[in-house]
Amino acid sequence: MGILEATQAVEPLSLESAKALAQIIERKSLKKGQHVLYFGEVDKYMHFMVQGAGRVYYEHDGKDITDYLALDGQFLGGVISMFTGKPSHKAIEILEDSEVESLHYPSFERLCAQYHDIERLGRKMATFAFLEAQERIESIRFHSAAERYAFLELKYPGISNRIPLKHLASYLGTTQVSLSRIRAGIQ
Amino acid sequence: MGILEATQAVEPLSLESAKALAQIIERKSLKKGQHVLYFGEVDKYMHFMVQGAGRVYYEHDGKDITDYLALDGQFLGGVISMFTGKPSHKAIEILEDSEVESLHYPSFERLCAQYHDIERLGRKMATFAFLEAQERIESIRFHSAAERYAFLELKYPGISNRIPLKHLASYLGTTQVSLSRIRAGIQ
DNA sequence: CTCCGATTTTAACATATGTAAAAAGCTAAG
DNA sequence: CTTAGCTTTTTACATATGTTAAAATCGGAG
Repeated sequence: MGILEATQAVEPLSLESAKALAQIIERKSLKKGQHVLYFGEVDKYMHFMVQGAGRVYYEHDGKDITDYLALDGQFLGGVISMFTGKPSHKAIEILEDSEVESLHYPSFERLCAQYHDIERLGRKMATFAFLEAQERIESIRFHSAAERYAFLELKYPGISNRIPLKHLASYLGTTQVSLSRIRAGIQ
Repeated sequence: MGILEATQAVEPLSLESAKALAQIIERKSLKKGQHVLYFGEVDKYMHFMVQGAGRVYYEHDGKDITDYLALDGQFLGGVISMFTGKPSHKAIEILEDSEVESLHYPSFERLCAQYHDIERLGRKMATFAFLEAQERIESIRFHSAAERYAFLELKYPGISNRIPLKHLASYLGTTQVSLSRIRAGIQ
């Protein structure tokens, strides 16, 4: 499943709009370890992980922190840079050999102005992104790292076999040692 | 400043659209202690604090947690219920005698379909809301309660004289005792 | 298969933050 | 002015989580 299919589920587009949208989407095969975005670059694309795994990360106090994880069929973003046009302090790394689609955001904004139904799609997607961010805030504020780990495994079965522990730990806002304790059930 | 002025800064509207938008906004004077939204209600409005103070809060493990604070000239929301149409597990309380404006969301969606520029306004506002949520996530993940308190005082000078400490504490994700320690500078 | 490097787990310790409860400080009504 | 009730601060203690470092385990290259 690619961006077009994912967005059609949010807001069905006219044939003309869908065609125009398809023209600003690129697809690439990427190898483990490659980067979709480096620190300091302006992100001009909204990325989508068709098949594989990737992460958004940054440095904080000299530590590598995973901000976001995306597996098969998910958007790989949440990157402020794309909306603000400012250089990103986050980078995007591919964690497995993957298929990735990228939607050119400035072109998308042009299409928004041109087609009302694409503008609506944009509004709905931004709304969904906001709701997801709200849920994440609540999850951070009210659930322990142990609960969030359990939830992650539930939502993405087998994720801990695909993603190194250190990335899971920093994503969950804890340390590798604590996550190891959690897994051991010592609490 | 009301909703119309605040939104015109985000996306200037045609006269006709602005007029249509104005017709779905209500203004009310509310007293300290009153509620704009109760637990279990579906929130049909996007609220805006023209003058005064209010908070979004909920119960968690039997405790009253402030989720969001709004002072003069800010939106008073972030309430998922409005977007999903589901009953809210959050409530909205007025903390000082206030002037509040409320935009009827179902009507707003109707106007979005009718006027392309209102749809664009909706998209931009959702995008801003998402960016703000992202910033909040980073603030929670990477700054101590002490730093967040300092930042809050910086952003809203004098807020600690307007809002009871217990609300500030739960908003910052800490306890009244810890916040008291922070203020005393003991760390 | 064997070895080396990377990942994960375990251990020992330090520390920040929560809990509960008492003390101190404010504010408003009589 | 005095009291009552609420808010804020302080104290003492328990505990969860981070830090550092070492041990164990895993996985791929040769």
